[in-house]
Amino acid sequence: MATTVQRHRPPTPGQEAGEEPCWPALSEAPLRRADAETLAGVLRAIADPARLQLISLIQAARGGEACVCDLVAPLGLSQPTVSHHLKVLLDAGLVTRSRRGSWAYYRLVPERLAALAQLLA
Amino acid sequence: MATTVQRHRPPTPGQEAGEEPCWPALSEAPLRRADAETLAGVLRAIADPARLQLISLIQAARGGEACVCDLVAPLGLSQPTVSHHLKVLLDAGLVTRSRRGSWAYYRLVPERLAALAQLLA
DNA sequence: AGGCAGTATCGACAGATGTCGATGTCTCAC
DNA sequence: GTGAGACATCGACATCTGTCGATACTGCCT
Repeated sequence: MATTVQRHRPPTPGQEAGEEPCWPALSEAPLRRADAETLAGVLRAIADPARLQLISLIQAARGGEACVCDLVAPLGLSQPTVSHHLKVLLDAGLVTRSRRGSWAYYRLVPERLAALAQLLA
Repeated sequence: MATTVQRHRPPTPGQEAGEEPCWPALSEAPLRRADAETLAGVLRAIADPARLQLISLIQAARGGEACVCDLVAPLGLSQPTVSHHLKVLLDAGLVTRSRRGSWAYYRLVPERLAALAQLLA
């Protein structure tokens, strides 16, 4: 018999089955740890001021693409650092790289950004 | 007279004024450093597996709110750590806290998430 | 009043991350 | 071929971040 008070549970009027969430995602209710890790990985790629500026600069660039030499000055960071950030975005699948001559042109992958937005919506 | 070759500029067919970007945001074209910092701050708050799971758990909870004692077990982290993550989300304005009795109930701020989604779209 | 349960804060520590200068690689112009 | 420019990689370093145990704080119940 539960004569003891059991304050370990807050006054929860009912613990039925889970209802449908009111908004579609963040990957449906419980979100397994592995999925959270994956998602966090992509989010971490854009959770940096320099990389956000890079995305913005690439998006605004003529033809939707930009080479490293166009990005170094506006960011005010060294060329190796800019290359590093671009690699992070590349590994996250948020940009693509295409080499033409000596130059490396980076281009956004809008579907990837859109997928992230979808997921938060 | 540009008789020297100037390989410092890639073969860019024209450098007119900036056109309108094809998709609304990431804060409009150039994105100032300060704005990037602010935005990155909020993104960093959700760019963590534990915090993503917290958001998911709170969203799925009965009544759209959950207290710490309901979140510790599912996350498999210590109570102080969970409190820490909740504070990060709180400081980022992504959740609200309301104390009732001994318990602290956390609730999402959907507008904040929606704003982020909007920004990436 | 006293004890206890739920949370928050503190201090410490390991690991991840952003940054740079130096250096390597590749391509183009001469 | 030689030199120079564009980019990537490497190694080092300072800083940030996630995690924990210990502890302090705050309301409830008896």
